[in-house]
Amino acid sequence: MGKSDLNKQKKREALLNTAFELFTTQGITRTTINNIVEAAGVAKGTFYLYFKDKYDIRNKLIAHKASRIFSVADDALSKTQLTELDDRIIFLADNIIEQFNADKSLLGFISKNLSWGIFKNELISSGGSSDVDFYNIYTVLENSPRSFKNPEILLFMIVEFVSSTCYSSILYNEPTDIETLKPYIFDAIRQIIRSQELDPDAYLK
Amino acid sequence: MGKSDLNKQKKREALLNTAFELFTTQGITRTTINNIVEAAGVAKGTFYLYFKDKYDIRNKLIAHKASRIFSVADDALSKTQLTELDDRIIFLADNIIEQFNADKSLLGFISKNLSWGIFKNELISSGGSSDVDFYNIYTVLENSPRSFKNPEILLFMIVEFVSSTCYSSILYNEPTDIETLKPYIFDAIRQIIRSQELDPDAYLK
Amino acid sequence: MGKSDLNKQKKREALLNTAFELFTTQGITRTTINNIVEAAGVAKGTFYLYFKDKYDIRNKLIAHKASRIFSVADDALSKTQLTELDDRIIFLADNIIEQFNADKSLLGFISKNLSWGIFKNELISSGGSSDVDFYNIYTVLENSPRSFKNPEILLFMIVEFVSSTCYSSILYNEPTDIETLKPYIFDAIRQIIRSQELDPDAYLK
Amino acid sequence: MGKSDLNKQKKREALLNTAFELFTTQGITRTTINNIVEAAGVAKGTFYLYFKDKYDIRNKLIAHKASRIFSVADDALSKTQLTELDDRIIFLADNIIEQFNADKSLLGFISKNLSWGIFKNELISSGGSSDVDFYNIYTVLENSPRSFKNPEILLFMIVEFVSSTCYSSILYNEPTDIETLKPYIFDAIRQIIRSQELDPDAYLK
DNA sequence: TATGAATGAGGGTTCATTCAT
DNA sequence: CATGAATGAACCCTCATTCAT
Repeated sequence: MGKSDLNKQKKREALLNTAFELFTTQGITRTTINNIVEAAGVAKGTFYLYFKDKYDIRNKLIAHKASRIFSVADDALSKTQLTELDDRIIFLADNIIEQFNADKSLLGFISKNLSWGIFKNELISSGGSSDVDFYNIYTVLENSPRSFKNPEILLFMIVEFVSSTCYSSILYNEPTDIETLKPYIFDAIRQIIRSQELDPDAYLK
Repeated sequence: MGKSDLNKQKKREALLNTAFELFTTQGITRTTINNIVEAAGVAKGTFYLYFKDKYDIRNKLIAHKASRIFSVADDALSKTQLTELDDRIIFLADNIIEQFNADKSLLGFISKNLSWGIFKNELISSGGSSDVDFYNIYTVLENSPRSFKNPEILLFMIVEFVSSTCYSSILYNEPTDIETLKPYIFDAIRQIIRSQELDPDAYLK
Repeated sequence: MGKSDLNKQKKREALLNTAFELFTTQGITRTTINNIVEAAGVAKGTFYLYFKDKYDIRNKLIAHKASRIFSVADDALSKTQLTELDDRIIFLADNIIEQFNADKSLLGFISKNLSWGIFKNELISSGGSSDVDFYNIYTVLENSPRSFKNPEILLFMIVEFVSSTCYSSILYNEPTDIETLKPYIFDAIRQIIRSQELDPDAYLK
Repeated sequence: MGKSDLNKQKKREALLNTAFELFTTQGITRTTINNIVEAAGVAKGTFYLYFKDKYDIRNKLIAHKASRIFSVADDALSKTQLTELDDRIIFLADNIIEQFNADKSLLGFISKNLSWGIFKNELISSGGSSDVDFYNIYTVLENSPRSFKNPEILLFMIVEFVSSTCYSSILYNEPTDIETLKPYIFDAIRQIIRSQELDPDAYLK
């Protein structure tokens, strides 16, 4: 990679970082391209060399940040000895919740954008991408000795359940703080998994 | 109520109706106050006699529309003979899902705004309001012979779970259409309720 | 007309006058809306209350100014005793040339825009307009006792001939100054008319 | 000519050809230098090695294209046996009209720019230029046995007359299509020539 | 000679808000 | 109460031009 290419990459990253900083602190609507380029220390026109508009940079940020979160959680999981499916999924949920708890602005940003659409898109387009493999997480379910009615729907429900409940709790302490809420969430996850299992008693055997 | 008061009310309602129509069809950001007053047939200045700005009218609409949805569901429930808690909650969920399914733009509008925050706000401020009593729904849980660790958290989790899963399914058919998804959702709800029950076998007795 | 309407008309006219002034001195491309509103002493937004964009105001100006020129020439003609067709047409041409000569910026502005398209448009749309009646000029030919192969084509050729030759002469003195050129132009007009006459000797009878 | 010179010439020509293509299809204002260099396959900076700006390349194109048109017409004339002045001029006019008719975008481009100014400029600067000799056409008049009041003015009037009438007809079919208009134009030319002749009956002798 | 990333002034346009009527 | 003409700050985006490589 030439010196010029390196410089380009640096500019692009400066814009991404600055935009993220502003999006999370001011909100997307209130952040203007002017704000971004000013804070990033580049000229206005430079922004348009790298991104089509504000929504282009937003989408790229969401995908990038969401990727990282799953990647971090997945890496942590691989360092454990957990084998039970319930335990593995709850470990992931807990890790992700903790990441969000540690960086609330990140939660506010990707929060309700972390929908099944992006999830699926990433699963599909993650082919040779350097970004994370959501696929790993998906395979957690597929490779389990236990079998489920519909693994995709199960995963979908868990993701939606966790993200929507922790959003309210972490950001607004509603209906209670996240530490208090966690056991309820984890219990519920175990029950949701059980509700979808073809042989509900399999795990007892 | 005098003739002038009636006229005032009519103007206010024209603005609310028009704003809702435009918000759901064009999106909030793309709807301008100009659009609203033009379609409502009132002068620009008049808008500011009734609302502070675009977000004021939006908030009032969300609360109003969300109220109606719960109210409709609650009314329908009271016409049934259902006594079991599970059945009553699932009846409500089903009714609300169907309302959203029948009016997708409504779902897009209040969508992820139908959070615990608004829920609580309404519970608190519903004092003398002509708008619905979320409280009725809350009491469904309180008055059940079965007892739960924390009824508020239980209700919270169910609301979040239902609203986030049906959003993706109804609007984007992801991960599947709502008819297919429903049984999974309802099963999961039953398990979530069970997970929170103090005496898990109570319902077997 | 109310006081407010009068004020509106004044603003509109201020914009038209200022735009014309700038278009003729700086050229249309180099004139910005900023320039116009600044010089007119109104806010930028006000421009958009009256005109769609720069080209809207330009078109309105061209039609307006072209109308006036024909109107002035026509009025002058009606005050003469000229009866011969050749004489009447040449009187009009001379009058118009003199108007352009007296206001060269006007010539530069409508110059090559004064095409048959606008001519026809005005003929068609001049119904109840307060703007001039190009129709009068057209009827000069129609009502003449002499008859022509195709009066519209004849008029078209004369208009194009006069406007294109006097443009170069008045603005650039090419190939010579307008006073020197005029007799050539008028001779040529007489011959063009004659070339289109069905009975070329009619005027001798 | 060295290899590098050849390469230079190729770049220059690529820019000219691409610019012409874009000017005629998109219009001059809507064509950006970016568009030109991109389509020409050269770097942005390279443009400025050969041309001052967009208007520099436009002027060079107009002169070049106008030259070619006269050159083509002149070549065709030299292959005829026509001796009469009227016939020779009308042959040229017809040939030029047909070239424009065959390539309407070319007409739109040089259209009303094909004025006496460029004509004269070319006459003057055609010294050592590889571009055509307008002078040949000019000498058509000079060398005729018939004599005219002012040959330059005569030629000027014919050029302006033909170019302005055929512009409207070819591009907009106004006031009629070019085939219908032609006889009128040619008749008029003959009369214009006659109007400028010192001994109007010379051609009868 | 050739490149193309970077620039940033300046373009057109929108729209929430005000206030004299 | 109601109006709607006027405002002007702020927006997004373009693009001719430069200059280090």
